[in-house]
Amino acid sequence: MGNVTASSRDRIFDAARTLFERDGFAATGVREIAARAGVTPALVIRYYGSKEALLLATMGADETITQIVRGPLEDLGRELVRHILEVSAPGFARRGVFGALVRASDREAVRQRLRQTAEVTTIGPLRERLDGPDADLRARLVSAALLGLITAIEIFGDTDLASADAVRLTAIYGSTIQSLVDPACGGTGHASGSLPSSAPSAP
Amino acid sequence: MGNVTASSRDRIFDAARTLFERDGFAATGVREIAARAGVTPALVIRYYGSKEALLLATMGADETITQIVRGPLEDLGRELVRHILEVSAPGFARRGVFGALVRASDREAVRQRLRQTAEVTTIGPLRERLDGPDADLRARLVSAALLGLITAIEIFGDTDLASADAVRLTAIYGSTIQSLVDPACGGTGHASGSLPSSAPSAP
DNA sequence: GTCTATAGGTGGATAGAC
DNA sequence: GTCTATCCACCTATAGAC
Repeated sequence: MGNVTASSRDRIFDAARTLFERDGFAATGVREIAARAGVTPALVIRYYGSKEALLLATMGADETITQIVRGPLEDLGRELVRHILEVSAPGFARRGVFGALVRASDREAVRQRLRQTAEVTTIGPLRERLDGPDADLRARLVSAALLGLITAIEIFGDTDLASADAVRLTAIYGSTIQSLVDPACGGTGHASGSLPSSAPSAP
Repeated sequence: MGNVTASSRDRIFDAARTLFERDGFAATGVREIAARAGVTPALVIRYYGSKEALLLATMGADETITQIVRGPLEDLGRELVRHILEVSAPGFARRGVFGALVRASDREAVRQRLRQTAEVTTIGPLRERLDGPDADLRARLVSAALLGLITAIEIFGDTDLASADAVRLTAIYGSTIQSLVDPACGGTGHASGSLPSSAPSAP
């Protein structure tokens, strides 16, 4: 916060972020990070405590999703999909932030970060904006649907999906997600008639 | 194949599968597997070559999804969601097969397995059954949507999603996925009017 | 503030004997 | 077929010099 000098600490930060995103957490050694930053391995630990803590420090949340969720509701699905495709595109600056965390999800601390990030950046803000029944559940499912797209592209490495026509993909999957955003107001193709009434569930 | 005696090899297999699913790949040591199987660590490697090969050997595909995809199309979305919730339920026998692989997705061989499994068990069979334009893309998106749900529950550990009313969740998300299965035949709530005509895209 | 040197501990994998 | 003993690489952390 407010640091003016770009010192070893920052070079370690940058080196770690780059290598975690490119090679993954397990394959990236503290020695590699140190070498790329031009320091010794000991300094990496001294500044950040551990390799895991360094991972969590470098992998920040994507605030753009929150901004989109706070925007107009009519095109929310398409806007979210469009953004996911944008950040998943090869060459994008923050590409791999999500992938690096998921690939390191063997660690409980990483899973907690993923859970918390989804809750804070997407589910929470979205829940408060949704009308109709099951707002919380639908917000979670919007998050899950986005999660699946980004996982298919960045983790599974589905090149057919990544190289698909972004316009068509956005139109199709955006509409799919939009059906979760819009309250099921009868006869729009939703099987909303079979839904039980919106009785609050959790005591 | 055709082995009658349950020998050390099988005990190693069972021990590895249990521990990988419960504790994850990284947290499970070869020594632990060996101890649980009642053999020495050396034998584990001798039989399966490496810990990674043992993971791939134990983590088989879920053939039930393929059976569902080959079933009736009208309720495909709901049936798929219902099945995902079933296998993700605590206490289910195969719980964690998917999660164990994703949590180990730091390794390229594991990612390849995930990609191939999705292609063979879901995307391929589904693509051939879909009518209308963009069958391949829609099949991939159905797979991605399921992926997101299972990832949210098993990787992120969204307990609110896991403990949600299965009937409501199945109805909502099942309909969402069903909208990808059904060809967009105009006026069912889909913004299909904004879709460009099904012109082949890639030059 | 930064570095050298080092030590402990873990874990996968191998060689060769029984 | 199974075991014993061992190798090697790596992460983590500490102590203390410049």
